[in-house]
Amino acid sequence: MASQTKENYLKALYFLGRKSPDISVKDIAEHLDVRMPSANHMIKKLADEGWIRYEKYKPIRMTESGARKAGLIIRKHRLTEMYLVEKMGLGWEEVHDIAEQIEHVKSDRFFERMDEVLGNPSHDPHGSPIPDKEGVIEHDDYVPLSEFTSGSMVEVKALNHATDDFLLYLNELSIGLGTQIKVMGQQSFDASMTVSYGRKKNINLSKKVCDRLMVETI
Amino acid sequence: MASQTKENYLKALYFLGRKSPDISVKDIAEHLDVRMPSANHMIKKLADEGWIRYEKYKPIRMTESGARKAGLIIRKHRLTEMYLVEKMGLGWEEVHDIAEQIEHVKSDRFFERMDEVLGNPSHDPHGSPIPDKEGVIEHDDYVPLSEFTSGSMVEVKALNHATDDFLLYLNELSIGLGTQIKVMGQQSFDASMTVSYGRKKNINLSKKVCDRLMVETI
DNA sequence: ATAATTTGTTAGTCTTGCCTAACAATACTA
DNA sequence: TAGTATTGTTAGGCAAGACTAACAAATTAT
Repeated sequence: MASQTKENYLKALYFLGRKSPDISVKDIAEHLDVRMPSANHMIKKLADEGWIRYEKYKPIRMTESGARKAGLIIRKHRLTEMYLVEKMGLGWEEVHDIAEQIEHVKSDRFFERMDEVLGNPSHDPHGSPIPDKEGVIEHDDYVPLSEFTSGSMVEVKALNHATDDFLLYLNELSIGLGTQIKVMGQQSFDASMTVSYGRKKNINLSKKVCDRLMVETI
Repeated sequence: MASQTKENYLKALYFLGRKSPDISVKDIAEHLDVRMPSANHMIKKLADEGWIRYEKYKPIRMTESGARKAGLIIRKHRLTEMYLVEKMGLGWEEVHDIAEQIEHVKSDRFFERMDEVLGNPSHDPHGSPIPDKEGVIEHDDYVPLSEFTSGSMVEVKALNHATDDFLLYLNELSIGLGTQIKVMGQQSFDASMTVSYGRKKNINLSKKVCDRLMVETI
């Protein structure tokens, strides 16, 4: 079976392949914080095992089975995150690193129980969809807050690049999934937005933040 | 810090050191299912790191810090087992392998929450004591059922060598922790015992089983 | 006390997964 | 189109942790 290292490569491949299906060795190396020769070497192995298609100097693509395989790992990761938040009372900013470790646990029963205890959740604590038992991901079509204009009423449904520091910042702002936001205005100068939500009025959110808040019109 | 492999060696060392404080390379190798040179090699490293005391051809002993370190790993293992049984509804015969993996998770918060959610349990699902936060184990003085004689009334408090097949057998017998057993008789021929408990009357238990059932007089 | 067996050690090899250095191909830019 | 920069590849090494083969010490048995 796949080692933890290989599982991590598959995840990286999956995420990179989502942006554009053609994946470069450089991006893989960067994503995993290894040097290109290391990535190159591993890629050959993964190709041998049928998870990706690879030819020298050509862009890399995942195979169907590779994508499903990656989906199953991501499923375990997201189920775990959900479990840690919902059942163990951990904060959404502290579960990623733990899930990163637990996702590699070899035990179908364990993740099955998790899924059942949670009532077959469809999304993780950051709003990302949880792949099904076949490893297939149902993609949501939320839109970044930054694309809305004055007067819009939206609800936060997911986060784009949920790093710990971003999540902590959202905690400070009291913004979470489900927060309903009214767009009050936007500054053409720096593309920041003025918004109101809950009992917060006319809060300024930077472009960077608005890009990462994935919302839906109410 | 210690790799998973090293953590497993420390656990093995701890368990072997409990029987008699002098530990042999051979026993370590057997316990971990590796060859002696592998164990020998690792032992030198662990000695370098101060977890054990080692001199060529001399028996090995754990240091104080080694024992505490091992205690902390065992704590994580047993907390996890307890959690899996109590909170996730897994059977006591299926949690060992999972705990074996989760015990290596690097996150104090995670195990802290586990402990809290469980209400600071003192024992795991097989009746083994859970080491405290310093890695110190409080040893119980339960006695094997095999040492009792006709007429004794005892309660099952822990299991000695809780392998999966043994646990499954106990499930069939409907024996668990807390089961109250009356000793009806014993066969000098094969040292098996006749016992009654619950609505089971005059059940015959082999020596092997009676040796592994750790009990306390009621 | 010597021989035989068991246990411990050393030396050298293998696999995984990382690295650097050097070179090759592709892509960008003047 | 040539020249430079970027990306990809090969070769060779290193560390961890396993292995076998061979030898050494300690123990047990004769």
